[in-house]
Amino acid sequence: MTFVQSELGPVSAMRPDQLVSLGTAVASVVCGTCASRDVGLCDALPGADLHQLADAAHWLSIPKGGLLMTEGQPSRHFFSVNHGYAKLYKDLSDGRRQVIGFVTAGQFIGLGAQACYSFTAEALDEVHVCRFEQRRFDDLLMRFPALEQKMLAAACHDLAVAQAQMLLLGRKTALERLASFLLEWDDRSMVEGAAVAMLPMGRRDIADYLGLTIETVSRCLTVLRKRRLIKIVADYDVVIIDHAALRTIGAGE
Amino acid sequence: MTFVQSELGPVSAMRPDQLVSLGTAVASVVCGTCASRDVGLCDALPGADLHQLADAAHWLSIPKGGLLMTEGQPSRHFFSVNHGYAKLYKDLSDGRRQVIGFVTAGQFIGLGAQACYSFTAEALDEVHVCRFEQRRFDDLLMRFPALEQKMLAAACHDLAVAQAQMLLLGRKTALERLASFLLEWDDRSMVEGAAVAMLPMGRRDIADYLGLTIETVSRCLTVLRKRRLIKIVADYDVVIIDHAALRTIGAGE
DNA sequence: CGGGACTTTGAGATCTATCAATAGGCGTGG
DNA sequence: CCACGCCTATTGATAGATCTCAAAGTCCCG
Repeated sequence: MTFVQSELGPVSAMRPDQLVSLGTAVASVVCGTCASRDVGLCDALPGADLHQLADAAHWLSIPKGGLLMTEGQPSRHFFSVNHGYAKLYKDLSDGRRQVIGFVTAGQFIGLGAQACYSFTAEALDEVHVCRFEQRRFDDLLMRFPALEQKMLAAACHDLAVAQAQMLLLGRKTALERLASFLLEWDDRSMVEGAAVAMLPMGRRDIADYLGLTIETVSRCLTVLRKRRLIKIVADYDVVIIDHAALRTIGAGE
Repeated sequence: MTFVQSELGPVSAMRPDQLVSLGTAVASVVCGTCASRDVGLCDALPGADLHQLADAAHWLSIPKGGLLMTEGQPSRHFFSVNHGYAKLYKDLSDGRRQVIGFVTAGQFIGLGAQACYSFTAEALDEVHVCRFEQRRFDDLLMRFPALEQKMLAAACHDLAVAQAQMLLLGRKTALERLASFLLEWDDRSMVEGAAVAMLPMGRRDIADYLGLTIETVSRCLTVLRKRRLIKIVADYDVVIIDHAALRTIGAGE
């Protein structure tokens, strides 16, 4: 495993202690403290083969706002996220933007990329990833069927999620979209043991994800709040009071 | 390979001559005349291994309007389309529908399905498929890495298409959606060597695919026609006169 | 020739976007 | 410590794109 400072981020994005302790680290040292060892790529391989994965990986820290990849650029890397949140989005030339997903620890970015990346990936907070050269990762896929199975499962999951989002974008009302969105993040936060839905993004990103404007997002949150279905603790923290009602709305009934 | 009459279709959906000639066929006979031998599943395996695929496959003919799978039903099968068009869609309880895709020869339906199908698949015309028991197909995936690679590539392709559609549904205007849609089908028809974009679906399905109403679809087609960018030969046949202009509109400029 | 399904066209209603102003939070610098 | 500016979120008023409802036209097929 090699350590590479993000080309995009300031040096301050990586804490000095990390640099020191990891300078000449072997896989066991870094992977041993990696938050996504049990959920990400590494989960697919037995311990004995793990070092082959680690050998091909470059460990990267991307600061908040940094880009992992840019839509239209030649695709050379594949990423496995270990920490933090990233948003994936596509832009139209006049500035309209569609966020196509948010990824976090255990998820992948750039799977099955064509010659060029088809979307941009931007860090919402400090993001840690393992970066692989595409060719080298393809070699690994060839050599380890378990890895390929993991990638297939991940791609199928992402596809199902994308299809659910198509239903949301094509047919749900603004309020229904918001309800669905909050439930999604309530689930995600639940996994992390939180009692509140912690949103790693602001209203602009929510709007771009739901195909709405920030004003409409704000108005719908107000409606849900006034109906006492949610409680807005802070801009980024929402408590869901009535899950059932929210589910009913989100399902479009 | 086993021949199974679709449970959903009338007997008339399968022509008698097919039934006769295929009743006790071996793989070479059926696959030898299969339109998608070079583009679908079979393309992934060398000829020597093809019979293993054929042994696991049930050949099915589904009549127009017949269902291959229903959203919410336990998922037991995986399909490889050999002929015809099918639409995939998700419904909300009040009747709103989102078509999430159209599949034809060489494409797959039901990949990576969870316990239940996450969408319904309906034949737009007479559809021919190879149907596989899920478990048996999983076994094949294990045994043939080339098959798994093919599935991964297919899933990644579908994912990229879905993400492009999310941009369309979330951010494009009705006219932009129509322009994108027509170009998509112009490409598809081009592959088949046609000079016109041949649409295998009516206005209702177009509307449900683009997140619009049939009236809006109709009005936008009229606008494009009056601008002389397209020529509507028949309800299902559209000639694109000005590709460049349509591309400009579809790209959202 | 007639019936039914689908498409097109029109008029008005509705939802969301746009434009505009206010409010709140946060870091910086005086 | 407070004032200021900046950025984001909220709220209000209006505009506009698309939907809804309604009717007429078209095509296919019996």
